[in-house]
Amino acid sequence: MSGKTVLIVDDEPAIREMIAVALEMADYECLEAADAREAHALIIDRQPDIILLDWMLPGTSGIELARRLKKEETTADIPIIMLTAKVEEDNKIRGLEVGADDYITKPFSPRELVARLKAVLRRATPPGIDAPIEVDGLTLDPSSHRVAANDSFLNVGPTEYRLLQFFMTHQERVYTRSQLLDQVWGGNVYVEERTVDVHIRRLRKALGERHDYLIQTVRGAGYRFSTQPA
Amino acid sequence: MSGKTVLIVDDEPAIREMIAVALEMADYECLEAADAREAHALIIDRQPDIILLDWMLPGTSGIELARRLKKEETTADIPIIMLTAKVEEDNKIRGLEVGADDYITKPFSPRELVARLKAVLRRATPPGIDAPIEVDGLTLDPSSHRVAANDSFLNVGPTEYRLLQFFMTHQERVYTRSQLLDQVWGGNVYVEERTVDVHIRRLRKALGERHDYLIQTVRGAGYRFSTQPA
DNA sequence: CCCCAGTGTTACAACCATGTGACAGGTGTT
DNA sequence: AACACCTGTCACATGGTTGTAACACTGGGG
Repeated sequence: MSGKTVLIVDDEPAIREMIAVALEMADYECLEAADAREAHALIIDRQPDIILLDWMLPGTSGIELARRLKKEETTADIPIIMLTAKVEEDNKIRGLEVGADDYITKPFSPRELVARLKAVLRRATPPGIDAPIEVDGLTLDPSSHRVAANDSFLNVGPTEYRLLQFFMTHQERVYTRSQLLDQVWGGNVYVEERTVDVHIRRLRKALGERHDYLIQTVRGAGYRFSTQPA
Repeated sequence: MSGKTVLIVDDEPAIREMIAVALEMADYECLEAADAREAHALIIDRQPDIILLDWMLPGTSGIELARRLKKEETTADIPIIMLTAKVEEDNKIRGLEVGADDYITKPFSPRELVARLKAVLRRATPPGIDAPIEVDGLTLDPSSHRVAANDSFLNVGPTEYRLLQFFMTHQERVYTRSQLLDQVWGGNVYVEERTVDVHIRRLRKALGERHDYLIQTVRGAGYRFSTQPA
C-alpha cells in the first residue's frame, strides 16, 4: 500500500514507540533514532520518505539537524515534520524557517499525526507534476490550474478541481467517500461524508452533460471515474 | 473497516475475552473456541481470516491442530499466530516448523498483538486480493467494482456483487444458506434463509444464460460455484 | 402416481443510498 | 460596508435495493 518509510527522531523511547505503533497501523514502515547522530546515520543509510523530528534533542537540537538536512542536497527534499511540547509561536516560525514542512505540538492524537503526515507526503510528492491530463475532450492542466472541455474553460471551484484531479489521476477505480475525504480534503479535517456527494454533484454540473458520465456512482461503495459508461 | 474475522483458540475464557475485546476495538470480528474440536468446527463453518492459536490445549494440542490445518488444502492458507506462555526457543522453532506464520509469547500487550496480527494479515494477504477474477469469460474486478461478461458490463446490485465475489473466491465448494448469510451478509444480521434463494436468483438473472450455470443448486445442502456443469 | 419437502419465481412495501436545491457562515476583494 | 465566491450541512425528493410472503414448480420417496 503506502510502503513509505518514516524516521522518528525523539529521545523518549515511549514516545517513539507510541508514534511507531500508530504509524504501523497506518501501514508505514518505521525507523527510530534517539538523537541527531543516530538520525543522520539512518537517513543516509535507509533514505526515509519523511522525518518526524523532535524539537528538543540531547546534543544537536532538532532544529539544528533540520537546518543541516535542508542544506545538503541529498537530503534537502526529504519532508520534515517538527514535533514540540512547547506552544510558542516562536518555535513554529523558526521551525518553518529552516524548512520544516509541518509542525505538530504535543500532545497530539495518533490520528492527527497520521493525517498530517499523509498530507505532507502527498503534497511533497510531485509525480508528473504538471502534465495535462486529457480524457474524451476533457482536459485538466495542473500548470495553469484550469479545466477545459473541447476548448472552452470550465468554471470549477478549488475543491472540485482537486476532486477532478484526483479522479483523473486515479481512473477506473472505486473510492469510498471516506477515501475521497482522505485523499482530496486531507484527512485531518472532519466533515460529513455526505459533503462528498455535494461536491460530486457540483463537479458533475460543472462538467456538463457532455462529460458528467465520467463520474459514476457505485451504489453501496462510492464513486468511480471511468471513460467506460456504467 | 477491516471486517476481518479472527478465531481465538485458548482454553482460558478470560484470555479469550481479553483478546477479543482488544481485537474488537480494532474492528475485527472475533470467534472463540476452547479446544481443537470447537476450533475445527468454527474454521469449517465460518472460515476465519486468521487464527490465534494457544500452544497448550486440552486434548489435541495447538501445535497438532496447526499441523493438521496446514495439511488440509482448504485450510492451509489461513494464517496462524501461535500463542504460548513458555519462552522456549524449541517451541518457537517447532511452531514455525508446522507452518505458523508468527509467534507471540505471553504475556503480550494488546497493542503488540494487534500490530503483529495486522502484519501477518498484510504479509499473508495475497497481493492478488485486488486482482480481477476471471472464469469462463466472466470477470469480477474488485478495484473498479465491476462485473463483466466477455466485454459488456453486467448490472449487479451490491448484495449480488458481494455474493458473486464470495463465490468466485470460493469455487467448487458447497455453502449452506446459513454459511452464505454469515459470509456475505455479515454474521450478526437476522434474515430469513430463503432470502439467499432470492438473491441467488437475482444473481443468476444478472449473469444471463451464458453464465448462470456457474451457480449450481445442491438440493438439500445449499449452493456451489463451479465451472463444471452439474 | 401422488405427495411433500425443497427450490424457483414473482410481486411488493419498506427501507436506504443518493441526487438535488437551498441556506448560512466564512473569506477575501473592492 | 457591500459584494462575490466558496464551503459544509441540512431537508426533501427520488429511485434503486432489500427482505419477505405467496405461489408455482421440481424431484425423489413411498
